Amino acid sequence: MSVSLRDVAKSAKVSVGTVSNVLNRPEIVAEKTLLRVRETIKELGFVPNGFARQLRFGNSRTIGLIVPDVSNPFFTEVARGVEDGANKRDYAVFLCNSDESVQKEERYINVLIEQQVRGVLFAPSDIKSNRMDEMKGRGISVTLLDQEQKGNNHCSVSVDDIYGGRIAIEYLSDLGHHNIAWVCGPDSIPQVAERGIGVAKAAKAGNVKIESIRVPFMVSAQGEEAAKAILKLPTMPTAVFCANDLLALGVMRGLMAAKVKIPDQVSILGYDDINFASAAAVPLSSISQPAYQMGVTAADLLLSECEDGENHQHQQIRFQPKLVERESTKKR
Amino acid sequence: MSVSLRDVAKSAKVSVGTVSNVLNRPEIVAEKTLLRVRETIKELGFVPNGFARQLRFGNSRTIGLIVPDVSNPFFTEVARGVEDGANKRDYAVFLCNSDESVQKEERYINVLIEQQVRGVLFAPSDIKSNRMDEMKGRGISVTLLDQEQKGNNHCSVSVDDIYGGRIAIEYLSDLGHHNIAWVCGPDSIPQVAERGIGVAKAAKAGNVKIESIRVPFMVSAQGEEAAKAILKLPTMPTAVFCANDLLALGVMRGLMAAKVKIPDQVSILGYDDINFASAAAVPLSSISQPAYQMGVTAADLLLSECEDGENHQHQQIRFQPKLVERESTKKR
DNA sequence: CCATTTCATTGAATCGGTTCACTTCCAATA
DNA sequence: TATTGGAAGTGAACCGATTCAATGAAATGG
Repeated sequence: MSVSLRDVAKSAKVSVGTVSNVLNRPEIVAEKTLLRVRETIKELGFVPNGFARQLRFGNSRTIGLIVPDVSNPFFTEVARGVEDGANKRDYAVFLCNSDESVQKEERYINVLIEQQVRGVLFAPSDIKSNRMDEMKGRGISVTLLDQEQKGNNHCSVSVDDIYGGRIAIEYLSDLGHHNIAWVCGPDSIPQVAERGIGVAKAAKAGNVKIESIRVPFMVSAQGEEAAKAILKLPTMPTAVFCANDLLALGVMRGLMAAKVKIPDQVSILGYDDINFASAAAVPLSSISQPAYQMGVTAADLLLSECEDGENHQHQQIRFQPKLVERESTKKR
Repeated sequence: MSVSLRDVAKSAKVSVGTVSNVLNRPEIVAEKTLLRVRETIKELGFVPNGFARQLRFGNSRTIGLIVPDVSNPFFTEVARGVEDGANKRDYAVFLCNSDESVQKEERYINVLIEQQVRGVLFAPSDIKSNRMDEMKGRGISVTLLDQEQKGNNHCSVSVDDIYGGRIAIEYLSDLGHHNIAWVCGPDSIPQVAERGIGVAKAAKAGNVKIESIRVPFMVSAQGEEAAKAILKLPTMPTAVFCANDLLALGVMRGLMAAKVKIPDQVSILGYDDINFASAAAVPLSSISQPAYQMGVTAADLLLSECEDGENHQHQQIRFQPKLVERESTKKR
């Protein structure tokens, strides 16, 4: 069926070793032979079989990327970064969507082990350090994404979520808001918990009253529910800070439906700065995370670990989020 | 480094053939042996090396998915469908983002050939049927996504874009709009061209005046530019139909910034029905495509082609788009 | 008690690219 | 002329799972 290196060798009247050398160390092959073999390769349409090569080497030029939700634009952006970073070094990326299900996560880890990926970029929905150590044991490097590793077993790329929560409240407080609603998901999501800590800290320091509104999922429909809850509060907050942009967009819609003017009556601040934040009818102010760059950095980190081998030093890279001011927030 | 089948065989005091049988045809192995070998496998933490298996078989249990833009929610949704469809049959998906660049597309095709994927789902930014035939020749099945194949060389899953354009204009016309702006990208994008044909047909039939506004990219920033152009038109249209939702959201924002009331003064209709359409401040009416189901269907089609082999009949599956009415469109 | 069938297991050959110890061959030097 | 050195090329062995013809052992039948 498919053309093998041996076929090329026969057709070009050289040995298999020579053909292999043409592919991998052309400098040691005589020019005349080189040209002839290359000609034959083109003629027969030969593409080396990746498996055979990888079987010999024991590893591939692919990495895995496991994200909890591909339909979240934040992770899409991260994925693009990872892809570009990996492509630069001539690696291909297996993108796996765990859908926040530990089961799917496990399955994908198995697939990745079977495919003998060189390394895995892992944004876990739940920390499963046993699997991570297992991969480690099999010679697959693992880098944590969007979550910091406390020990020093892995590299990680994350964002300072406590700081993010803090600057959000400080910013709103500086605008004159002292009665703020904090709309977020369950504390089991590490990012939510940390942002919450930052919120609480800043509130205490700045004499701001925080009203927490917790919803089960961080999607826009839940944001609308949150808006209803906000409207029922005894004293209406003058600003709403949401744990992600999807929630924020939902809240915005819910409040606007109730004829609340954004930002005149209520300011809204989101988190993630997804592309759609600026496309909303009232462009959403948001805490921005360098998603694309996180992806690139993570890929770089992972691949240098793969290539350095033994003498690799694990690194914990932590980005600072920053405020992007648009039209949904306003001085009081 | 890693545990091989031979290690297991030695440790369990059986031959390599028996271990292989335990994995692949456990029914022909004596129960006692079965248990002992399984025990050993668990003990040593043995996971079969996928390459070696695939080298032997000549193909893998993976498929490739090439999309022009992962950050477009439409394709993300398609990808989720593909993933679920493939997982059901125990295949893994290589997600490749061509970024609308033919070059990147080519590169990924090479990677996929090297990885000996079983099949490829291809949403081309440009028809490259030579590569498609090449893959075919190497025993890799190809299914076209979001684009119909005229010949009968491949399966395809697409949506009737002409019909989509037609029902959009018919709907707006029924609402009493007879002066409509059509905001779209370049005609080199097949989807744009076809939707445009539907628009023109329906306009002619319904005595509707269409003002075409063409932008180079189908993103929301370009939608805002389009809004400016709309405001400068000699007679203001009462409705705007956009070739995708990103454009529509941009137009919405641009018009609202100019104090145009949506939908009271101008109705806006999008295309794709991405998740964010309903999350916009004025929830966007849109022509909906069954993105997720397209993905599932495409994966099914591709994998049955892979598994049926010779006696496979190519199929052209074409979905019908449908209108989703929200608040951005209103009777005149 | 031997012949025949059934069942379990074996191990060498295979897939295709890479490697490396080895052979050829030719030119340069003594 | 004999010797050496280096460049170019060779091909068997290897990676690890699978397969299948062959073998061995036990069970059944006459």
